[in-house]
Amino acid sequence: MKIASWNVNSLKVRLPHLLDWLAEAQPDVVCLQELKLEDQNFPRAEIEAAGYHAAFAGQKTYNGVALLAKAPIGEVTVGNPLFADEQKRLISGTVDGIRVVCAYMPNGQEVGCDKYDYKLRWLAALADWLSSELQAYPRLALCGDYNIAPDERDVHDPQRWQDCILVSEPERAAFRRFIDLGLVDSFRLFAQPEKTFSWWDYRMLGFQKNQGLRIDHILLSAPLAAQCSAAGIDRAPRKRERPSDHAPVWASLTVAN
DNA sequence: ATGGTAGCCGCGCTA
Repeated sequence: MKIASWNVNSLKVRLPHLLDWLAEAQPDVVCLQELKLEDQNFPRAEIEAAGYHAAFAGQKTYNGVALLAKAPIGEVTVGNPLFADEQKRLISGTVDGIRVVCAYMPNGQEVGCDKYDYKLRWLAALADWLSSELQAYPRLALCGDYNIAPDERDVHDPQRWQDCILVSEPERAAFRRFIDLGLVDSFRLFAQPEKTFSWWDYRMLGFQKNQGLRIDHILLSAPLAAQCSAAGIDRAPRKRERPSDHAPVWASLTVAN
């Protein structure tokens, strides 16, 4: 089973890229973030024609998350019962016995501002909820745009990014809480090329200069990590015209489909 | 010095 996550930055604009990538990469489960559209505008027919079931929680202009899967998606829940949130950032479902949690974690904008405080509270509440969710679903994958680069290898220029948003110590501590819950960063289970990133700013030719960060992640609970056979980031869609600023990340599990 | 690009129903905001 191949699980993927992709912040598409407008599903309306990126639908052709998504459909092409589904056909090429053949993921079994896909977590999408930043749909930026309301549920009535979700391209259900196109997604189903591509061979995928879909569960989604959309929103106008900002946020919006979706789960796609070749197999039926059960037990769909939207949001975190421990954190009232108007912003559609979290959707979970069960696919082939695996609990898949799709998250668009807050950006935080700038260290110390109100959105940063919201980010840290949102992350803490997610960890609180996951601690019980993992009891109910030992086979769990936490996938999405974390808006956190976990360590220096995940930053093109750590000095320039020191203490900035996406890398600040409190954000990294929040990431480590997921690790402390027993989740494993699938990407780091395998040797990876240096300076492999998942996001590049649209500005300043960020992608062309590979000035990126690795902020999109697939974390696996121990039973799934033990079955993980490969993981990586697919840069190809980022090279296309009018791309998302994020590339899809993926992990393969040696389980029956 | 406060850039720069993209997507949004927008005339700024968020990333």
